[in-house]
Amino acid sequence: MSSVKEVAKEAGVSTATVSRYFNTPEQLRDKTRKKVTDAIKKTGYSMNSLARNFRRGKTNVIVVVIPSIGVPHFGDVLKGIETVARQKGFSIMIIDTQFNTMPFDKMTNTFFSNQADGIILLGSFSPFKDALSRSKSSDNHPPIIVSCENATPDISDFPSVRIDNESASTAATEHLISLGHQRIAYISGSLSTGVSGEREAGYRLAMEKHKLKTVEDLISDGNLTIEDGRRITRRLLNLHQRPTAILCANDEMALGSIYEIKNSGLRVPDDISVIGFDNIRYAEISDPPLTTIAQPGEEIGEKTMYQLCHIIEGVEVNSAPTIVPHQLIIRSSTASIK
Amino acid sequence: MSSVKEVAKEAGVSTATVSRYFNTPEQLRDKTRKKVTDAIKKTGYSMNSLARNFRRGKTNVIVVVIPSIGVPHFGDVLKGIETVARQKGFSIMIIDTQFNTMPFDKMTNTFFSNQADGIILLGSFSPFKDALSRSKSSDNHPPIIVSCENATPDISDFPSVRIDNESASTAATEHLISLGHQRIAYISGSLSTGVSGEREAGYRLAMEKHKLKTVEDLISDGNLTIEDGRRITRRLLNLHQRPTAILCANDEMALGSIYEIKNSGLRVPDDISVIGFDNIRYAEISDPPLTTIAQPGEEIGEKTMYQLCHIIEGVEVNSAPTIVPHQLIIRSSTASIK
DNA sequence: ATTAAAAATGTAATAGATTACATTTTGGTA
DNA sequence: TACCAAAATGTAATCTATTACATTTTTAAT
Repeated sequence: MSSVKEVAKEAGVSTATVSRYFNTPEQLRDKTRKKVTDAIKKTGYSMNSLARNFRRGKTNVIVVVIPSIGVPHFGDVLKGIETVARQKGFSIMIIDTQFNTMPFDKMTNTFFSNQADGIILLGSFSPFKDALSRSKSSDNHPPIIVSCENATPDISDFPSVRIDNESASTAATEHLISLGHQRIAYISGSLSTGVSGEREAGYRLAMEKHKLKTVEDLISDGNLTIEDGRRITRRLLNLHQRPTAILCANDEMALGSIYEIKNSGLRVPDDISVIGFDNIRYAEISDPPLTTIAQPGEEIGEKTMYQLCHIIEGVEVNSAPTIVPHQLIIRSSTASIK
Repeated sequence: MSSVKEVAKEAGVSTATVSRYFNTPEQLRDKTRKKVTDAIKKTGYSMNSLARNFRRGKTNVIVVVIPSIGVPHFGDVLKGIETVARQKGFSIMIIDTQFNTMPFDKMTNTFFSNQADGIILLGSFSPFKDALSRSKSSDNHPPIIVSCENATPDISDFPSVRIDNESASTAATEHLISLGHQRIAYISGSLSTGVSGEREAGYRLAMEKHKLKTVEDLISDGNLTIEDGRRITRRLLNLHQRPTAILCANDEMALGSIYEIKNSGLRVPDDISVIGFDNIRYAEISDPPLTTIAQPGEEIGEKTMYQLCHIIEGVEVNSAPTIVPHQLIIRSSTASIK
């Protein structure tokens, strides 16, 4: 395993020159550059990034913490993050908490030991917040940005990119109300406390505004999976008075919901309307195509990464969250009550 | 930013002792251990992993290269990889090539510069193979394992975990043939050359075996996305003699296919049967539920990571690919020809 | 040709944890 | 108490690329 030293010897230059070859090649004379190029080829040298990172005190790695890699919406956000990261010369390291079920010790350790130049949290992670609050200063951890998730008070100091979850949820609920629905169920995604809280607030707000009773029996805690959408829907269908519409905190639960409704012999939207959140790519081709609130996932990812870069570069970033627009996409899973 | 040196001074011990505190704590006397613990708390020390990695010559990072993070099947594999990686103390760094559309320079660089202790390729990546073949010896890159993908000749030296794609595809085709289908279309996933090749071979093998003509018009190149499944299906439906069954190289294309068939006024499976590959979680709840070949994604991930660990630890691993079982899951998107 | 300024290159210190080897301490036994 | 082996701890070299600072070379103007 050859080092700069050997390359330098082979090329007849100093190690500093070899280093400059990689970092500020324009400083070298053509002739010198050629000598180094040849020496590298001859020795088969390849840089030891560990040494470089150590010496420079940075890794060019951004850690993204994500509740689950399998959720299509997060996939979109990641795509946006990656596009910008690549532009800026960062690599992405993804930590999947598998919906908070994984032990956080190692992850926490990562944060406080220079392993990342920046951290993106997609969602809020209680164990992580604990660790953060234990460390008062921000000296011993890299810059952090929390996207998709509204900042709960304890992490409100971090910048954030997201949609306005409350008004998005209000819009979804009002869409159902405008179609004449009154018994509207809500399936939350309890795993992401903040978002879910805001969305539930938006739902309640809309109900109140239109003077509709919110029946607590119609409000359930889901975990954002298809399976949970199905489970909860089965429960709702067995209710004495079943809902005429179901608002789900994400599309996957909505798809599970539709499946169970149809499976029980009822029709969507004729008997029950269903509306989701995120506009994942399966929403358009579901049967019936799913009405949903679209989040601009890639845009969220890009803006998040841009902001993080700014912070890393030391540019002042205002701490107000960046709100990107959501959009109600009306397809065929919602209809007027008969 | 405190270092071992300061902790050592604070604790009244040597830097070696502090280092041992982290690496071989059982070597320290209780009293000493306590002194160090206190000193760490007092100084707010946290280890500089950059220095550690550099000194040790390893990162505890495994790089996983993946065609697209959004593909559910890869999500399953990743989950398996992560489970084992965590057990073994490795972090996962994911590189998403976005279906080979991303520039590979940086990625290639990653491989040859000690940034990873091991590399998992999920699928085969031509630009990467180029880089590999340029470097004769394996001295200057970490161990590599290629999973999901059958090893094309140029990378056949790497260990691999996967299903037997050819016979899986044969099984899928024979399922359709046993239902009386003769005009069977195949939509490939040209992006993963190896897999796609094997699956196409399996399809052709089954057709031949049962003395059925393979019509080249019925064989198309897809890119594994819903969108492409839809595009190609529209073409197939406009054919003079349209197929009575469609075999897709993955479930996402199959779902797109079903959507377009239904959209054109035909019924699945009454008019056209559709069968997919992977058994992603949306397959079960599609309408109709999708017949498909299940791959044990998590198992593939786990076995891959175990093997990689063995190689990293220097244990001899036999180079024959590890074949895991596939399973034909018959749901309702396939039926006898009328 | 001379010289000052600019450009190119060289020298050597440096980052912080680890570890081979050296030294000291401990615990148990004669 | 003295002594030995084993356990604990200390000393200092080491890993490799970068970079501040020093020195040499080149360029261009007189």
